[in-house]
Amino acid sequence: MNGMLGDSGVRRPVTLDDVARAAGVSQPTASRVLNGSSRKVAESYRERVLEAARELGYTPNLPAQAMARGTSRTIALVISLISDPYFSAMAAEIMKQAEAIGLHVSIAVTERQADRELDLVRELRGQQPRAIILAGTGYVDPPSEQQLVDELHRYEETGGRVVLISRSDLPFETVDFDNHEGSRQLARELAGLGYERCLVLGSGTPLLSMRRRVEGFVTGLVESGVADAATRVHHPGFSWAGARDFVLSLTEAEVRDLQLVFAVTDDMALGALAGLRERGLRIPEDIGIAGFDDISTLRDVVPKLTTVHVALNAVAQEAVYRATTTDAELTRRTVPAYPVIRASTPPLPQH
Amino acid sequence: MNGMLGDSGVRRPVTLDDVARAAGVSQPTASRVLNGSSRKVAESYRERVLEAARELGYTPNLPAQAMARGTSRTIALVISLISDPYFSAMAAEIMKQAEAIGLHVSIAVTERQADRELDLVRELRGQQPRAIILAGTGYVDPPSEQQLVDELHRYEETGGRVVLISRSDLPFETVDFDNHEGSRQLARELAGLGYERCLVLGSGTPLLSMRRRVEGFVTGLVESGVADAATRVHHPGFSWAGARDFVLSLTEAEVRDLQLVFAVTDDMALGALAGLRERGLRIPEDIGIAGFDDISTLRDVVPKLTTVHVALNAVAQEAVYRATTTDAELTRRTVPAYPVIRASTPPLPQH
DNA sequence: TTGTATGCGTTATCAT
DNA sequence: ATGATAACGCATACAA
Repeated sequence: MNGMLGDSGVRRPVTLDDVARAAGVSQPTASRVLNGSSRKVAESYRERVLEAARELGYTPNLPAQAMARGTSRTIALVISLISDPYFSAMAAEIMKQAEAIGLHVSIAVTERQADRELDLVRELRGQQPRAIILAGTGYVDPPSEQQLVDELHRYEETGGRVVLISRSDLPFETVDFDNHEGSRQLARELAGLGYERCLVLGSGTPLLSMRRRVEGFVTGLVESGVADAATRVHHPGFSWAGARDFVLSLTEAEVRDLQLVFAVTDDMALGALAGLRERGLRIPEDIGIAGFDDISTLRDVVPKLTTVHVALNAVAQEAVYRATTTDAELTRRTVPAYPVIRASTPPLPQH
Repeated sequence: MNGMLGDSGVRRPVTLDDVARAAGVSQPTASRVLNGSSRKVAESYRERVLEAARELGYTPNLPAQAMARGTSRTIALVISLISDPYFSAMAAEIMKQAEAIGLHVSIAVTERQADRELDLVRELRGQQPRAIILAGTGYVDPPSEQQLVDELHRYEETGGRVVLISRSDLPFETVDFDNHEGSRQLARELAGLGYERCLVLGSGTPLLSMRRRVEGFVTGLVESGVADAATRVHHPGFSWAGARDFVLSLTEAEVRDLQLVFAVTDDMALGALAGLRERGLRIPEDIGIAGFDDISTLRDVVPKLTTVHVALNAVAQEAVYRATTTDAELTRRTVPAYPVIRASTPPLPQH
C-alpha cells in the first residue's frame, strides 16, 4: 500500500525518504537515481530504488525541488485572454515548444486590463519561473510602464529571463512579427486587385501592434498609388462589437462610397462584416473585407476571409528558445507576416 | 537598491529574511505581517515591515510557501487541447472562478492522447495542487483507466480533491452537463420543425459524452414519432475533417435522401457543412445542420448554427466549488444543456 | 505580542 | 560510489 500514515485519515504524500528507506539506501542516493542527472549509482541500488519508487507511487515534490535547486522548470506566460482564439493558439504553441524541452507553462491572464500586467508579473515572479514571456497586448502608453520595467529588471537580476512577444517597446528580449510589413503587403495586393476607397478600422484602445498594422496598410496603399484622400482611418472599440457598431454608425453615403474594409484583427473584420450585412450589403459583391491574424477557427466563415498570416509556431519557438537560452546581447527577432488573399476580396470587376 | 548581492553578477532574490532584517524585526514577525492571517503585530512593526517589503520589492517565494504549508494555492486543470475553442472557453471560465478566490490554475494538455492523462496526473500531483480537475474528454474504455483511478485515489488520500467534468464514469466528484437530455430536446424540436430523415455523426473515437449525445438525439427522434429506420448513425473521425470527409464519401442517393445532419460537436457540424457545400448543396435550403456546444466564436458562420447550449460558466463554477470544498459524500451535479434553434435548421417548407 | 527553534522535501557539499 | 549534513525560504509550535 502506498502513502504513509498520517495523524488523521489523510496519508502523507510519499517522499524520497520513504523510497530510500524502502529500498534500503540513503536518501541522497534515491535522489540521484530518480532525479539527479549524473548517473553514478550502482546498478543494483538503482534497480531497488526504481522498484521502490514505482511500488510506492513516488512523485517528486516540485515545490521542494524548486526550492532546493533554486529554480523551477516553469515558464510563466502572460496573455490577455485565454478564450481569444489568437491567444489560445499562441499559448498552445508555446506550451508545445516548452513541453518539448521538459518545461511547464504557467498561464496568467490580464483580462485586457492594462495595469494588471504589473500585478501578474509580481505574482508570477513568486513562482520562481525560469522565464517570463509577456505575450499580452502591449499598450502604447501604459500607466505603470516604468514600474513594470523595474519589476522585470529585478526579475532578470535574479537570473530570470524575460521575453516579449509583439511589443518591441521595452528593453527586453523581443520576438515580434512584422505587423507593418504584413499589412503593407496586404494593402499592395489589394490595391493590385483594384481596391482604392478603403476604410481602415484600427483599435480604439491604443495598442502598439495595432497601430503598426494601420500604418503599414496606409503606407502600402500610398505606395500603390492610391490617393491619400481615398483612405479613411477610424479607431472603434477593439472588438467584434466595436467594429460592428462602427459600421452601423456610418451614413449611407459613406458606406456606398466604400470598396473595402480592412480591420486590424480578424475578430474586428468579422464584426464589420456582420454590421455591413445587417445594413443589407452583400459581401464581397458590394464591399470587400480583410483582417489580420489568420485565425484558423474562422475557416468556416463565408466568404473566406482575406487576412495576414502570422507564423505563430515560429513565434512560439523563437520565444521559448530565447526564454531558455542565456544570450549576452539583447536581440529583436521579427517573424514574417504575409497576406493571404481569399474570397472576401475578389478582384474588382472593372479591374 | 533591491536584490541582495550574490557571488556572480546575479542577485539573490529578496527573501523574508532580508525584509525582516531591513525592518529590524524577526523573520516570523515579517511573515505574520506579509503572509500570515491572524494579525497580531504591533502597528509600528507592521508599518516598518510593509515599508521594507515595498522598498525591497519583496515577493513571497511560492514554492517555499507551498512546502512550508504543505499545500499550494494551485488548482491543476487537465484538458485535451487548449487551441480548441470549447476547451479554451472552459479553461477561461475555470481560471476566472479560481482567481476570484485567490487560486492559480495550472493547465496541462493531453493533446487528445488517451493515455497521456495518467502521466499528466502524476506530474501534476508533484505540484502539490489543492485539487485536480479533469476536463479532458473521457474515453469509453481507456487502456489505463484503473491506473488513473489508483493515481487519483492516491492523490485524494493525501488530501487533494479530484473533480471530473463531463465524464461521469469514474468514482469521483463529477460535474456533468446533460448531454443526453440536451440532444434529446434538440431532436424533438427539430422533429417539430419537420425533420425526419437525419444523419447523425457521432465520434469515431469512443468518447462517453459523445455517445450520450448520439443516444439522446436518437431517443428524441423516436419519441417524436420519427420512424426508426429514417435515422442513420455513423461515427467518423472526431474532428472537422472527419465529418467533412465522411459526408464527401456518401453516395449521391444517400445525400439526396437527407433532410438534416446532426453532429455531436459544432466543430464536426461545420466540417459536415463544408463537405456538403463542396458537393454543391445549399445549406440550409437543401439540408439542415445542427451541432452541439454552442461555441461563441462561431457567431459569424452563415447560416447561424443550430446547436445545444451548455452553460460553461455554471459548469466551471460548480467544478471550482467542488474542488475547494471538502464534502463528505460523493455527488454528481448535472448542468442543463438546451437546444438553440438557429438559421441552419429552418422549418421545413411542407411542414 | 515577539522571537527562537524546528521542520517541510529536495539538492548539493562534503567527507568517507 | 555512497552516506551524513547543510542549505533553500517560509510557517509554525513553543518559549519568552
